[in-house]
Amino acid sequence: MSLPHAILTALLEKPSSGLELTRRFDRSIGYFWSATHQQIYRELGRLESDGLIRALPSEQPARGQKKSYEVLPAGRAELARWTAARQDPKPARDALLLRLRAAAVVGTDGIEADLRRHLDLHQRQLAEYREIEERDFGPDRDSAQDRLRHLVLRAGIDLETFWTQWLTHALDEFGELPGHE
Amino acid sequence: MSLPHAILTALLEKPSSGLELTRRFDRSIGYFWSATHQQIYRELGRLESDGLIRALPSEQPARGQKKSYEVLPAGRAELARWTAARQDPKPARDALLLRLRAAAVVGTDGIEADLRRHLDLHQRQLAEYREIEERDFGPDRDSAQDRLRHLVLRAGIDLETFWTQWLTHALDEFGELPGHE
DNA sequence: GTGAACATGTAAGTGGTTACATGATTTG
DNA sequence: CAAATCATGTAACCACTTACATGTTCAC
Repeated sequence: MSLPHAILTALLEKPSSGLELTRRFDRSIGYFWSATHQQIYRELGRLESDGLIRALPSEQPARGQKKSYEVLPAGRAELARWTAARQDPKPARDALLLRLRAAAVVGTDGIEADLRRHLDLHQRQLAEYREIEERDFGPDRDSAQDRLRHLVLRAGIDLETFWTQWLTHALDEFGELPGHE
Repeated sequence: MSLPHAILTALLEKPSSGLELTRRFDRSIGYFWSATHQQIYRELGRLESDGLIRALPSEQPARGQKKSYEVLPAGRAELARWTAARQDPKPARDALLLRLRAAAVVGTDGIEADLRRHLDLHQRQLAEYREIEERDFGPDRDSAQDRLRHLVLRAGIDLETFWTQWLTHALDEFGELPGHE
């Protein structure tokens, strides 16, 4: 039950239309909570009928016409409630680690190329995060808002750093495995 | 589409009944691919009707009666195919980071306690992984299978290490935030 | 023989994915 | 005016979650 809260957060940062939200879910917010435009439109409809957001006036609500939304007080209250609420971490699901465990049983043929590809993807993501960090967060002390957002970005950077290091180590290990080459 | 492959892997490691699989998905395999017993029974049914596994003979198939399964050659082939196949990483979804981003907008009231709780959970998980490492993987060189499994465990250890460090850093940051105490 | 634990399931609901539909606006 | 792009949706499907149902075995 996090997508509505992701949308509320995005709308509080800046009132937007469905497509604008979709774009922001392709970078920024989407780095840790992805969503497609179909999900977003469905959820915008629910949030509106629940009275948590409303369409900005002076926009005609028609198909093909841009429709922007803003958060109502009830929406902000719900987001604050959810943010403070105790929530258990949801159980892990990582297909790459599962594949490696499977490879221990059925053999490693073919998996190495995909590990290299994943390494490349994580290196690119890491570079992107670092650019954002340089651009948006200087060495000088920022506002409380900025410090929290920097903290989130740091998690992204450290996670991608972990993956690049682990994948590099894994590929090293493959090089030493019997039957290699 | 990874649950069937997680089950095939588990069954290749050791033929098991549904409940035994459920137990193994609560530790071991479940550390990176969780599943409930409802999911497992449904998937066992599918895998059997697809001809990838079969119920071990000499077991009467009745409700309340234990029913063990083993992997058929077609199942092993499918697992090998899936393991080697190119697969894109699925988009990230991390509620805790989302909550922190929301907290940057609606305020940090109440979230700190849950961060401490998460830190504790990750520290416990890290300790558990380290115990497993000490117990199952010695300093001497292991078999190729063991080295792959150790690699997977290492990912778990490093991930939990990341989270404990990041959460510690986050809580430090909270202590310095204006309006704290 | 009753209760606890073992063991296998069914059913309903939710959230996410994929494929498709449709109108409006801009550009050549 | 045709094509591309912008913008908002609908529908079907699939995986996962939560709650419930039912039979078996074992310990007391």
